[in-house]
Amino acid sequence: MENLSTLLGKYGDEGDKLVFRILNSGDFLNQASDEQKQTTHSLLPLITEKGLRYDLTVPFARFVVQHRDKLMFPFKRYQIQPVWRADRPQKGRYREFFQCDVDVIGSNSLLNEVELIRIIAEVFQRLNIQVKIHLNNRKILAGIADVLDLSDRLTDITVAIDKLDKMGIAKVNEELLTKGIPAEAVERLQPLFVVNASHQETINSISGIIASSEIGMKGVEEMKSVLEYLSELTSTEQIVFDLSLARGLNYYTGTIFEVRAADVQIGSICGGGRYDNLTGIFGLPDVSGVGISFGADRIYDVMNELDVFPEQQDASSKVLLVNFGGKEERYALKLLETFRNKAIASELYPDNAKIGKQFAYADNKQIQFVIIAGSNEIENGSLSVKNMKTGEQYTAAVDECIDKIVSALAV
RNA sequence: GUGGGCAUAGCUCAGCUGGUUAGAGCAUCAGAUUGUGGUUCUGAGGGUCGUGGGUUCAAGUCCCAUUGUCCACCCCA
Repeated sequence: MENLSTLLGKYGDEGDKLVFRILNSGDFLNQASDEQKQTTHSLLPLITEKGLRYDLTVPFARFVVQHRDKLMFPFKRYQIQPVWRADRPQKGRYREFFQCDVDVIGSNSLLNEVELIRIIAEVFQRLNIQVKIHLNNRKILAGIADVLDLSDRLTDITVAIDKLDKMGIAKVNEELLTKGIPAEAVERLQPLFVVNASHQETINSISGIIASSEIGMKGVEEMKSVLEYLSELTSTEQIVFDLSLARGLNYYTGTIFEVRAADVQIGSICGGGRYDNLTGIFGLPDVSGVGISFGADRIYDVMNELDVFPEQQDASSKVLLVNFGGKEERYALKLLETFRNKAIASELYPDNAKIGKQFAYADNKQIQFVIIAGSNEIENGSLSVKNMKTGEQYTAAVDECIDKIVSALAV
Protein backbone atom coordinates (compact mmCIF):
# COMPACT_ATOMS: atom_id res chain seq x y z
CA MET A 1 0.00 0.00 0.00
CA GLU A 2 1.23 3.47 -0.88
CA ASN A 3 0.10 7.04 -0.51
CA LEU A 4 -1.71 8.14 -3.62
CA SER A 5 0.69 11.06 -3.84
CA THR A 6 3.54 8.63 -4.52
CA LEU A 7 1.57 6.70 -7.08
CA LEU A 8 -0.31 9.23 -9.17
CA GLY A 9 1.24 11.12 -12.04
CA LYS A 10 3.92 8.52 -12.74
CA TYR A 11 2.13 6.17 -15.06
CA GLY A 12 0.35 8.50 -17.45
CA ASP A 13 -3.32 9.44 -17.57
CA GLU A 14 -4.35 5.92 -18.41
CA GLY A 15 -2.25 4.56 -15.58
CA ASP A 16 -3.69 6.92 -13.00
CA LYS A 17 -7.16 5.66 -13.78
CA LEU A 18 -6.00 2.13 -13.15
CA VAL A 19 -4.72 2.74 -9.64
CA PHE A 20 -6.86 1.02 -7.02
CA ARG A 21 -7.88 3.58 -4.42
CA ILE A 22 -8.51 2.74 -0.81
CA LEU A 23 -11.35 4.44 1.01
CA ASN A 24 -10.31 6.44 4.06
CA SER A 25 -11.38 5.14 7.42
CA GLY A 26 -13.74 7.03 9.65
CA ASP A 27 -16.51 9.44 8.82
CA PHE A 28 -14.78 10.87 5.79
CA LEU A 29 -17.94 12.25 4.23
CA ASN A 30 -18.20 14.70 7.11
CA GLN A 31 -15.21 16.59 5.75
CA ALA A 32 -16.78 17.22 2.38
CA SER A 33 -18.96 20.17 1.54
CA ASP A 34 -22.22 19.68 -0.34
CA GLU A 35 -20.61 21.17 -3.39
CA GLN A 36 -17.71 18.75 -3.23
CA LYS A 37 -20.12 15.86 -2.96
CA GLN A 38 -21.65 16.76 -6.32
CA THR A 39 -19.04 15.08 -8.52
CA THR A 40 -16.78 12.09 -8.15
CA HIS A 41 -13.89 14.18 -9.33
CA SER A 42 -14.13 16.69 -6.51
CA LEU A 43 -15.05 14.15 -3.86
CA LEU A 44 -12.36 11.56 -4.62
CA PRO A 45 -9.34 13.41 -3.22
CA LEU A 46 -11.21 13.93 0.04
CA ILE A 47 -12.15 10.34 0.68
CA THR A 48 -9.11 8.43 -0.60
CA GLU A 49 -5.51 9.11 0.12
CA LYS A 50 -4.02 5.62 -0.15
CA GLY A 51 -3.81 3.16 -3.03
CA LEU A 52 -2.57 -0.30 -3.94
CA ARG A 53 0.79 -0.43 -5.63
CA TYR A 54 0.54 -0.31 -9.41
CA ASP A 55 4.05 -1.54 -10.04
CA LEU A 56 7.23 -2.19 -8.09
CA THR A 57 9.40 0.49 -9.65
CA VAL A 58 7.82 3.61 -8.23
CA PRO A 59 7.64 2.30 -4.66
CA PHE A 60 11.24 1.17 -5.14
CA ALA A 61 12.29 4.68 -6.11
CA ARG A 62 10.54 5.99 -3.02
CA PHE A 63 12.39 3.40 -0.94
CA VAL A 64 15.75 4.33 -2.42
CA VAL A 65 15.20 7.99 -1.64
CA GLN A 66 14.19 7.25 1.93
CA HIS A 67 17.16 4.98 2.58
CA ARG A 68 19.78 6.73 0.52
CA ASP A 69 22.12 7.00 3.50
CA LYS A 70 22.18 3.23 3.96
CA LEU A 71 22.56 2.18 0.34
CA MET A 72 25.68 1.72 -1.72
CA PHE A 73 25.30 2.97 -5.27
CA PRO A 74 24.99 1.63 -7.86
CA PHE A 75 22.31 -0.25 -5.95
CA LYS A 76 20.89 -3.47 -7.35
CA ARG A 77 17.86 -5.29 -6.14
CA TYR A 78 15.28 -7.84 -7.20
CA GLN A 79 11.77 -7.98 -5.81
CA ILE A 80 8.87 -10.35 -6.33
CA GLN A 81 5.50 -9.13 -5.16
CA PRO A 82 1.91 -8.66 -6.25
CA VAL A 83 0.70 -5.45 -7.85
CA TRP A 84 -2.83 -4.33 -8.65
CA ARG A 85 -4.54 -2.68 -11.59
CA ALA A 86 -8.12 -1.45 -11.46
CA ASP A 87 -8.72 -2.84 -14.92
CA ARG A 88 -11.35 -5.05 -16.45
CA PRO A 89 -9.85 -8.49 -16.26
CA GLN A 90 -9.69 -10.68 -19.34
CA LYS A 91 -7.40 -13.23 -20.89
CA GLY A 92 -3.85 -12.57 -19.70
CA ARG A 93 -4.95 -9.51 -17.82
CA TYR A 94 -5.42 -9.66 -14.11
CA ARG A 95 -6.48 -7.27 -11.37
CA GLU A 96 -3.82 -8.71 -9.13
CA PHE A 97 -0.65 -10.27 -10.46
CA PHE A 98 2.94 -10.87 -9.49
CA GLN A 99 5.77 -8.86 -10.91
CA CYS A 100 9.40 -9.87 -10.66
CA ASP A 101 11.52 -6.75 -10.83
CA VAL A 102 15.23 -6.29 -11.37
CA ASP A 103 16.64 -2.77 -11.11
CA VAL A 104 19.98 -1.05 -11.00
CA ILE A 105 19.88 2.48 -9.70
CA GLY A 106 22.65 5.06 -9.45
CA SER A 107 24.49 4.38 -12.68
CA ASN A 108 24.13 5.87 -16.15
CA SER A 109 26.12 3.13 -17.81
CA LEU A 110 24.47 1.36 -20.72
CA LEU A 111 26.17 -1.79 -19.49
CA ASN A 112 23.26 -2.05 -17.08
CA GLU A 113 20.85 -2.21 -20.00
CA VAL A 114 22.97 -4.91 -21.54
CA GLU A 115 23.02 -6.92 -18.34
CA LEU A 116 19.27 -6.73 -18.02
CA ILE A 117 18.81 -7.92 -21.57
CA ARG A 118 21.15 -10.81 -20.80
CA ILE A 119 18.99 -11.67 -17.82
CA ILE A 120 15.86 -11.59 -19.94
CA ALA A 121 17.43 -13.82 -22.56
CA GLU A 122 18.65 -16.32 -20.02
CA VAL A 123 15.42 -16.46 -18.05
CA PHE A 124 13.29 -17.24 -21.07
CA GLN A 125 15.83 -19.65 -22.46
CA ARG A 126 15.73 -21.58 -19.21
CA LEU A 127 11.95 -21.52 -19.14
CA ASN A 128 11.85 -22.83 -22.69
CA ILE A 129 9.95 -19.86 -24.09
CA GLN A 130 10.86 -18.37 -27.46
CA VAL A 131 10.72 -14.58 -27.22
CA LYS A 132 11.40 -11.40 -29.10
CA ILE A 133 13.01 -8.65 -27.07
CA HIS A 134 11.83 -5.32 -28.41
CA LEU A 135 14.07 -2.33 -27.75
CA ASN A 136 13.64 1.34 -28.35
CA ASN A 137 14.70 4.60 -26.79
CA ARG A 138 12.48 7.36 -25.52
CA LYS A 139 14.99 9.95 -26.70
CA ILE A 140 14.47 8.75 -30.26
CA LEU A 141 10.73 9.15 -29.88
CA ALA A 142 11.28 12.60 -28.44
CA GLY A 143 13.49 13.32 -31.45
CA ILE A 144 10.75 12.30 -33.88
CA ALA A 145 8.28 14.56 -32.14
CA ASP A 146 10.90 17.30 -32.10
CA VAL A 147 11.62 17.16 -35.79
CA LEU A 148 7.99 16.93 -36.85
CA ASP A 149 6.98 19.54 -34.30
CA LEU A 150 4.27 17.18 -33.12
CA SER A 151 5.18 16.50 -29.49
CA ASP A 152 1.58 16.10 -28.42
CA ARG A 153 0.81 13.56 -31.17
CA LEU A 154 3.59 11.15 -30.40
CA THR A 155 1.25 8.52 -28.97
CA ASP A 156 -0.90 8.51 -32.11
CA ILE A 157 2.19 8.13 -34.23
CA THR A 158 3.65 5.21 -32.30
CA VAL A 159 0.31 3.46 -32.00
CA ALA A 160 -0.07 3.67 -35.77
CA ILE A 161 3.46 2.52 -36.50
CA ASP A 162 2.93 -0.38 -34.15
CA LYS A 163 0.27 -1.78 -36.47
CA LEU A 164 2.67 -1.92 -39.39
CA ASP A 165 3.17 -5.66 -39.48
CA LYS A 166 -0.54 -6.29 -38.99
CA MET A 167 -2.05 -3.87 -41.47
CA GLY A 168 0.65 -2.80 -43.89
CA ILE A 169 2.03 0.57 -44.85
CA ALA A 170 -1.04 1.88 -46.67
CA LYS A 171 -3.34 1.40 -43.71
CA VAL A 172 -0.82 2.89 -41.32
CA ASN A 173 -0.49 6.01 -43.41
CA GLU A 174 -4.24 6.21 -43.66
CA GLU A 175 -4.58 6.01 -39.90
CA LEU A 176 -1.92 8.67 -39.40
CA LEU A 177 -3.75 11.03 -41.71
CA THR A 178 -7.10 10.30 -40.09
CA LYS A 179 -5.58 11.08 -36.73
CA GLY A 180 -4.74 14.49 -38.11
CA ILE A 181 -1.03 14.10 -38.70
CA PRO A 182 -0.07 16.47 -41.55
CA ALA A 183 0.62 14.78 -44.86
CA GLU A 184 4.07 16.32 -44.95
CA ALA A 185 4.96 14.72 -41.62
CA VAL A 186 3.65 11.36 -42.72
CA GLU A 187 5.82 11.67 -45.82
CA ARG A 188 8.91 12.23 -43.70
CA LEU A 189 8.17 9.16 -41.63
CA GLN A 190 8.12 6.81 -44.62
CA PRO A 191 11.73 5.63 -44.27
CA LEU A 192 10.70 4.03 -40.95
CA PHE A 193 8.16 1.79 -42.57
CA VAL A 194 10.54 -0.81 -43.86
CA VAL A 195 9.43 -4.24 -42.75
CA ASN A 196 12.07 -6.59 -41.40
CA ALA A 197 14.79 -3.97 -41.47
CA SER A 198 18.13 -4.93 -39.97
CA HIS A 199 19.35 -3.07 -36.91
CA GLN A 200 21.79 -1.12 -39.05
CA GLU A 201 19.11 -0.19 -41.57
CA THR A 202 16.85 0.99 -38.79
CA ILE A 203 19.65 3.10 -37.34
CA ASN A 204 20.35 4.62 -40.74
CA SER A 205 16.77 5.49 -41.52
CA ILE A 206 15.99 6.97 -38.12
CA SER A 207 19.24 8.92 -38.15
CA GLY A 208 18.22 10.41 -41.47
CA ILE A 209 14.93 11.58 -40.11
CA ILE A 210 15.98 13.04 -36.79
CA ALA A 211 19.50 14.23 -37.62
CA SER A 212 18.59 17.76 -36.60
CA SER A 213 17.35 16.74 -33.14
CA GLU A 214 20.07 16.69 -30.53
CA ILE A 215 18.14 14.55 -28.08
CA GLY A 216 17.01 12.23 -30.85
CA MET A 217 20.56 11.59 -32.00
CA LYS A 218 21.61 10.95 -28.41
CA GLY A 219 18.98 8.21 -28.34
CA VAL A 220 20.29 6.74 -31.54
CA GLU A 221 23.82 6.72 -30.10
CA GLU A 222 22.55 4.91 -27.00
CA MET A 223 20.77 2.31 -29.07
CA LYS A 224 23.90 1.82 -31.17
CA SER A 225 26.02 1.22 -28.09
CA VAL A 226 23.56 -1.21 -26.56
CA LEU A 227 23.28 -3.18 -29.78
CA GLU A 228 27.03 -3.22 -30.16
CA TYR A 229 27.60 -4.53 -26.66
CA LEU A 230 24.96 -7.16 -27.24
CA SER A 231 26.50 -8.35 -30.48
CA GLU A 232 29.68 -9.10 -28.53
CA LEU A 233 27.77 -11.31 -26.17
CA THR A 234 25.03 -13.10 -27.93
CA SER A 235 23.19 -13.68 -31.13
CA THR A 236 20.99 -10.70 -31.80
CA GLU A 237 18.30 -12.73 -33.52
CA GLN A 238 15.76 -12.27 -30.77
CA ILE A 239 16.54 -8.56 -30.39
CA VAL A 240 14.18 -6.27 -32.28
CA PHE A 241 14.96 -2.59 -32.68
CA ASP A 242 11.34 -1.53 -32.66
CA LEU A 243 10.73 2.15 -33.33
CA SER A 244 7.04 1.70 -32.64
CA LEU A 245 7.67 0.65 -29.07
CA ALA A 246 6.57 3.52 -26.84
CA ARG A 247 5.29 2.21 -23.50
CA GLY A 248 2.71 4.20 -21.63
CA LEU A 249 4.56 4.72 -18.40
CA ASN A 250 5.59 8.33 -18.12
CA TYR A 251 8.77 7.93 -16.17
CA TYR A 252 10.90 6.30 -18.85
CA THR A 253 13.54 8.56 -20.37
CA GLY A 254 15.96 6.33 -22.24
CA THR A 255 16.09 2.71 -23.31
CA ILE A 256 12.79 0.88 -23.15
CA PHE A 257 12.25 -2.88 -23.26
CA GLU A 258 9.32 -5.10 -23.97
CA VAL A 259 9.33 -8.87 -24.33
CA ARG A 260 6.74 -10.83 -26.25
CA ALA A 261 6.36 -14.57 -26.54
CA ALA A 262 6.95 -15.71 -30.09
CA ASP A 263 4.32 -18.44 -30.12
CA VAL A 264 1.63 -17.15 -27.78
CA GLN A 265 -0.51 -14.06 -28.12
CA ILE A 266 -0.83 -12.57 -24.67
CA GLY A 267 0.70 -9.09 -24.75
CA SER A 268 4.03 -8.41 -23.15
CA ILE A 269 5.43 -10.79 -20.58
CA CYS A 270 8.27 -8.54 -19.48
CA GLY A 271 8.90 -4.83 -19.79
CA GLY A 272 11.00 -2.03 -18.48
CA GLY A 273 13.23 0.87 -19.18
CA ARG A 274 15.51 3.59 -17.96
CA TYR A 275 14.22 6.35 -15.73
CA ASP A 276 16.38 9.39 -15.09
CA ASN A 277 14.14 11.42 -12.83
CA LEU A 278 12.06 9.03 -10.81
CA THR A 279 13.95 9.53 -7.55
CA GLY A 280 14.02 13.24 -8.27
CA ILE A 281 10.27 13.37 -7.77
CA PHE A 282 10.83 12.07 -4.24
CA GLY A 283 13.67 14.45 -3.52
CA LEU A 284 16.82 12.77 -4.78
CA PRO A 285 17.75 14.29 -8.14
CA ASP A 286 20.37 13.15 -10.64
CA VAL A 287 20.10 9.47 -9.89
CA SER A 288 19.33 7.38 -12.93
CA GLY A 289 18.06 3.86 -12.80
CA VAL A 290 17.07 1.12 -15.18
CA GLY A 291 14.94 -1.90 -14.55
CA ILE A 292 12.75 -4.62 -15.91
CA SER A 293 9.72 -6.44 -14.68
CA PHE A 294 8.65 -9.98 -15.47
CA GLY A 295 4.92 -10.71 -15.40
CA ALA A 296 4.85 -13.99 -13.51
CA ASP A 297 1.21 -14.81 -14.17
CA ARG A 298 1.42 -14.25 -17.89
CA ILE A 299 4.62 -16.26 -18.09
CA TYR A 300 2.78 -19.04 -16.30
CA ASP A 301 -0.03 -18.78 -18.88
CA VAL A 302 2.45 -18.93 -21.72
CA MET A 303 4.17 -21.99 -20.25
CA ASN A 304 0.83 -23.65 -19.79
CA GLU A 305 -0.15 -23.02 -23.37
CA LEU A 306 3.21 -24.19 -24.68
CA ASP A 307 3.07 -27.13 -22.32
CA VAL A 308 6.67 -26.61 -21.22
CA PHE A 309 6.24 -27.30 -17.54
CA PRO A 310 8.39 -30.20 -16.41
CA GLU A 311 6.55 -33.48 -15.96
CA GLN A 312 4.57 -33.13 -12.79
CA GLN A 313 6.26 -35.19 -10.13
CA ASP A 314 3.73 -34.07 -7.54
CA ALA A 315 6.75 -34.42 -5.36
CA SER A 316 4.89 -34.96 -2.14
CA SER A 317 5.57 -38.29 -0.52
CA LYS A 318 7.63 -41.17 -1.82
CA VAL A 319 6.17 -43.68 0.58
CA LEU A 320 2.68 -44.33 1.88
CA LEU A 321 2.14 -46.50 4.94
CA VAL A 322 -1.17 -48.31 4.88
CA ASN A 323 -3.27 -47.70 7.97
CA PHE A 324 -4.86 -50.80 9.50
CA GLY A 325 -5.99 -49.08 12.67
CA GLY A 326 -5.50 -50.33 16.20
CA LYS A 327 -2.06 -51.49 17.24
CA GLU A 328 -0.96 -51.76 13.61
CA GLU A 329 -1.58 -48.05 13.29
CA ARG A 330 0.71 -47.29 16.21
CA TYR A 331 3.34 -49.62 14.78
CA ALA A 332 3.08 -47.79 11.46
CA LEU A 333 3.45 -44.47 13.22
CA LYS A 334 6.81 -45.59 14.56
CA LEU A 335 7.79 -46.87 11.12
CA LEU A 336 6.90 -43.46 9.75
CA GLU A 337 9.53 -41.93 12.03
CA THR A 338 12.06 -44.47 10.83
CA PHE A 339 11.44 -43.64 7.20
CA ARG A 340 11.57 -39.93 7.82
CA ASN A 341 14.85 -40.27 9.69
CA LYS A 342 16.21 -41.85 6.52
CA ALA A 343 15.14 -38.65 4.71
CA ILE A 344 12.40 -40.46 2.82
CA ALA A 345 9.32 -38.26 2.45
CA SER A 346 6.64 -40.48 3.89
CA GLU A 347 3.11 -40.38 5.11
CA LEU A 348 0.74 -42.63 7.00
CA TYR A 349 -2.80 -42.73 5.69
CA PRO A 350 -4.78 -40.91 8.35
CA ASP A 351 -7.77 -43.24 8.50
CA ASN A 352 -8.30 -46.94 8.73
CA ALA A 353 -9.96 -46.90 5.33
CA LYS A 354 -10.39 -49.83 3.02
CA ILE A 355 -7.09 -50.98 1.56
CA GLY A 356 -8.23 -50.41 -1.99
CA LYS A 357 -8.99 -46.83 -1.19
CA GLN A 358 -5.58 -46.28 0.35
CA PHE A 359 -3.90 -47.76 -2.72
CA ALA A 360 -6.00 -45.59 -4.98
CA TYR A 361 -4.91 -42.58 -2.95
CA ALA A 362 -1.24 -43.50 -3.43
CA ASP A 363 -1.85 -44.08 -7.11
CA ASN A 364 -3.55 -40.74 -7.51
CA LYS A 365 -0.85 -38.83 -5.71
CA GLN A 366 1.85 -40.73 -7.57
CA ILE A 367 3.39 -42.04 -4.41
CA GLN A 368 5.84 -44.64 -5.60
CA PHE A 369 5.91 -47.09 -2.70
CA VAL A 370 3.12 -48.43 -0.56
CA ILE A 371 4.16 -50.18 2.64
CA ILE A 372 1.98 -52.78 4.24
CA ALA A 373 2.67 -53.51 7.89
CA GLY A 374 -0.22 -55.65 9.03
CA SER A 375 -0.35 -58.30 11.71
CA ASN A 376 1.58 -60.86 9.61
CA GLU A 377 4.42 -58.46 8.90
CA ILE A 378 4.61 -57.21 12.48
CA GLU A 379 4.85 -60.79 13.72
CA ASN A 380 7.96 -61.63 11.63
CA GLY A 381 9.50 -58.16 11.70
CA SER A 382 9.01 -57.73 7.99
CA LEU A 383 7.33 -55.32 5.61
CA SER A 384 5.49 -55.77 2.37
CA VAL A 385 6.51 -53.18 -0.19
CA LYS A 386 4.64 -52.53 -3.38
CA ASN A 387 6.19 -50.48 -6.16
CA MET A 388 3.27 -48.63 -7.71
CA LYS A 389 5.11 -47.90 -10.92
CA THR A 390 6.15 -51.44 -11.75
CA GLY A 391 3.46 -53.24 -9.81
CA GLU A 392 5.97 -55.61 -8.20
CA GLN A 393 5.72 -56.44 -4.53
CA TYR A 394 8.02 -58.15 -2.09
CA THR A 395 8.15 -58.99 1.58
CA ALA A 396 11.41 -58.70 3.48
CA ALA A 397 12.92 -57.66 6.80
CA VAL A 398 12.30 -54.05 7.81
CA ASP A 399 15.90 -52.86 7.44
CA GLU A 400 16.30 -54.60 4.11
CA CYS A 401 13.15 -52.95 2.78
CA ILE A 402 14.34 -49.54 3.85
CA ASP A 403 17.71 -50.07 2.19
CA LYS A 404 16.05 -51.19 -1.01
CA ILE A 405 13.74 -48.19 -1.07
CA VAL A 406 16.58 -45.78 -0.35
CA SER A 407 18.63 -47.12 -3.22
CA ALA A 408 15.61 -47.26 -5.54
CA LEU A 409 14.88 -43.60 -4.83
CA ALA A 410 18.53 -42.61 -5.25
CA VAL A 411 18.52 -43.62 -8.92
C1' G B 1 -13.51 4.02 -19.54
C1' U B 2 -16.29 1.82 -24.36
C1' G B 3 -18.66 -2.53 -26.65
C1' G B 4 -20.24 -7.75 -26.62
C1' G B 5 -21.04 -12.95 -24.76
C1' C B 6 -22.09 -16.33 -20.85
C1' A B 7 -24.31 -17.93 -15.93
C1' U B 8 -27.98 -25.34 -15.61
C1' A B 9 -24.91 -31.27 -10.55
C1' G B 10 -18.25 -30.70 -7.31
C1' C B 11 -16.00 -29.89 -12.77
C1' U B 12 -16.91 -29.52 -18.36
C1' C B 13 -21.21 -28.87 -20.87
C1' A B 14 -26.28 -30.44 -23.56
C1' G B 15 -31.38 -28.89 -23.02
C1' C B 16 -35.01 -27.45 -30.35
C1' U B 17 -40.00 -22.33 -32.29
C1' G B 18 -41.82 -21.70 -24.01
C1' G B 19 -45.10 -27.68 -22.75
C1' U B 20 -45.43 -33.11 -18.10
C1' U B 21 -40.56 -35.96 -13.52
C1' A B 22 -34.03 -30.87 -16.28
C1' G B 23 -29.86 -34.77 -18.93
C1' A B 24 -24.60 -36.58 -20.33
C1' G B 25 -19.34 -37.19 -19.47
C1' C B 26 -15.80 -36.73 -15.64
C1' A B 27 -15.44 -36.73 -10.30
C1' U B 28 -17.55 -38.80 -5.60
C1' C B 29 -19.67 -42.96 -2.87
C1' A B 30 -21.23 -48.21 -2.69
C1' G B 31 -20.94 -53.18 -4.81
C1' A B 32 -18.60 -57.14 -8.23
C1' U B 33 -13.15 -57.90 -5.09
C1' U B 34 -13.55 -58.10 3.77
C1' G B 35 -4.81 -57.42 2.74
C1' U B 36 -3.80 -54.41 -2.99
C1' G B 37 -4.25 -48.99 -7.34
C1' G B 38 -4.41 -47.81 -12.69
C1' U B 39 -8.72 -51.24 -16.90
C1' U B 40 -13.79 -53.05 -16.80
C1' C B 41 -18.95 -53.86 -15.18
C1' U B 42 -23.38 -52.65 -11.92
C1' G B 43 -25.78 -49.20 -8.91
C1' A B 44 -26.43 -44.67 -5.86
C1' G B 45 -26.23 -39.72 -4.13
C1' G B 46 -25.97 -34.80 -5.87
C1' G B 47 -29.58 -29.12 -9.14
C1' U B 48 -34.32 -23.08 -5.51
C1' C B 49 -31.43 -23.70 -13.62
C1' G B 50 -26.68 -16.79 -10.41
C1' U B 51 -30.31 -13.31 -7.81
C1' G B 52 -34.88 -10.20 -7.91
C1' G B 53 -39.03 -8.82 -10.62
C1' G B 54 -42.28 -9.23 -15.05
C1' U B 55 -45.07 -11.63 -19.44
C1' U B 56 -47.89 -16.40 -19.86
C1' C B 57 -52.70 -21.47 -18.67
C1' A B 58 -47.37 -22.85 -18.53
C1' A B 59 -40.49 -20.02 -18.05
C1' G B 60 -33.99 -23.35 -17.63
C1' U B 61 -36.05 -21.25 -22.37
C1' C B 62 -39.07 -14.69 -23.55
C1' C B 63 -38.58 -9.32 -21.27
C1' C B 64 -36.40 -5.89 -17.47
C1' A B 65 -33.07 -5.09 -13.53
C1' U B 66 -28.97 -6.74 -10.65
C1' U B 67 -24.54 -9.45 -9.42
C1' G B 68 -20.70 -12.47 -11.05
C1' U B 69 -17.68 -14.07 -14.94
C1' C B 70 -15.37 -14.22 -19.77
C1' C B 71 -13.99 -11.73 -24.35
C1' A B 72 -12.68 -7.45 -27.57
C1' C B 73 -11.05 -2.20 -27.73
C1' C B 74 -7.80 1.04 -24.93
C1' C B 75 -3.51 0.17 -22.25
C1' C B 76 -0.19 -3.04 -20.25
C1' A B 77 2.88 -7.59 -16.91
